[in-house]
Amino acid sequence: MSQTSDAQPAAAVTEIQAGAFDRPRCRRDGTSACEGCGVRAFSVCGSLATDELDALNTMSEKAHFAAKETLFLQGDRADFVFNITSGTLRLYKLLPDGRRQIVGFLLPGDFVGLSLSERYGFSADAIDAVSACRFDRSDFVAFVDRKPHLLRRLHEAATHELTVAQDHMVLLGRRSAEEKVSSFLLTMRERLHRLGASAVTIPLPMTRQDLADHLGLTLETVSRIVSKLAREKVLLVVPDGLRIMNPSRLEQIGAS
Amino acid sequence: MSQTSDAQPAAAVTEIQAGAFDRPRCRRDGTSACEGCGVRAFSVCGSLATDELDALNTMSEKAHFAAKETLFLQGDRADFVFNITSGTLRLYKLLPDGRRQIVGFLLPGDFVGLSLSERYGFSADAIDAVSACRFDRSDFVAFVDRKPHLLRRLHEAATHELTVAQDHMVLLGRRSAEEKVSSFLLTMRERLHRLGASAVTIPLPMTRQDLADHLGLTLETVSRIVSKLAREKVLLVVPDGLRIMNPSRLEQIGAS
DNA sequence: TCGGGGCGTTGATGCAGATCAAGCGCCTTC
DNA sequence: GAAGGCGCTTGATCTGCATCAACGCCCCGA
Repeated sequence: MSQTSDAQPAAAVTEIQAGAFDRPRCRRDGTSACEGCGVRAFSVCGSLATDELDALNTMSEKAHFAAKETLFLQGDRADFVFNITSGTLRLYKLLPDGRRQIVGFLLPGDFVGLSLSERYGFSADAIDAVSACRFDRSDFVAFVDRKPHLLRRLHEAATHELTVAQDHMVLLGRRSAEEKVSSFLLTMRERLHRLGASAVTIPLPMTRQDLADHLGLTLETVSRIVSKLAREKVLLVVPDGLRIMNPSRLEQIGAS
Repeated sequence: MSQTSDAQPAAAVTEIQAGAFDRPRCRRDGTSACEGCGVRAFSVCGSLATDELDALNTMSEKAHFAAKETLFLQGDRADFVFNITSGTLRLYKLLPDGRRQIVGFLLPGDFVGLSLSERYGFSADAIDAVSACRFDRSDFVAFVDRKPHLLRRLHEAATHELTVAQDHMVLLGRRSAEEKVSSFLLTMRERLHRLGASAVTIPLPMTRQDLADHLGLTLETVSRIVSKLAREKVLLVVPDGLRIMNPSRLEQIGAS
């Protein structure tokens, strides 16, 4: 690999590709229906019939958020559930004194509001420009209550999130700084891979501070670890991301 | 409070009390049905009709585990789901080198196996003597698939667990040792309170090492923090537990 | 009755990562 | 094109918690 090709910016995971289930829609109230984008992204919807997907499509609208825009704050009334179609979200909790823990980053295809509950349990910001398929929560809940197989999928998604959360507890409670960073990059690679992205270069639209607040570190420590791994030729720092140069070494450090 | 009364041992949360839904049962195959103990404990079952509870009762058997006995290991085939009726469980994950993260302690009323998936995502040991209501997982899944409102309850339980897990991430990632211990004790108090226990004295059947592996600390640090809080008259160390002497101070330290 | 192991506490010391601080490159704005 | 802000890196120093070590208590089994 030449230096020039190595240094090209990380390709963002821009958008869920249009899929077979997409169907343009017109709605009587004049708002633009989501045109299937969100429902297509909906990993949760695999088992739905076409007419059910249509119903979901008609229920939803496309919503856009600029970088750094806040979608909602912890404790807000949960008026909407979202399905991300492009961009990256950070979900976080704050302590009274301002310390922040980012409980997760959301990528296209991810669902926000799995709990279906009255209030959001965390805050959410757009990191870069974000598009999402937005549903009115009470409509969505009513729909889910009529479709047990969709509920079953949501339940699977929720328990998957729980497993991810427990894995992150291991990382936060029992791993060194170098292991945290390596393990995080491997996790991101895996997620991007599932989204069909190349997964050699990891786009990182979030700041070092965001990474630190996700991994239970400081931004300086994250920066130092990344520099160290770059010095050891495990990573290459490229604009807006990191290229994994020595995957097996990274797996050795970050193995779970 | 006199020293003698302060020093009495922490009362364990021994068992879920018999409730209105309990119904003795006989089963054709001769095994002893769970007699409602688990189903009564089942916070998840609030919306079930009596005949549905009866069906659950008949599906279940009572299981007992001695202190330190392992119920299952991470990755085992998930043959059973459990509902704890007495005792305390630790759920944990191990890193290849033996480091351990306890992802949660389970008390009476708690459910193990919410994910309904093929394999357990963590290991589980009895800390003290544990009784549980045990269901064959595939029977249970089949039952749930016929009862959407039970599935809805399981989903709510799962998303509640997810919220708890996210709160624990904040603790692990962003809180000091003293805050971790204080916050943990307040959480336990709250859980015990919901179980109807006194919640002034927190029974702690788990070891300092268990606490450390839950809080991302070492056993020495846990011990030192407890000693410090006892020295400051915030806590009183009693056999098998801790008595909260100065709740407001504890809340001040451990507030979320 | 003694010995040993599990559990807890406490002290001495070490170190990973936090904190404090400076400087660089790249925007944006005026 | 100067100024300022933001993100990032790197160096110097500090510190909270880990590590290493010793010991006491209790229980249990020989």
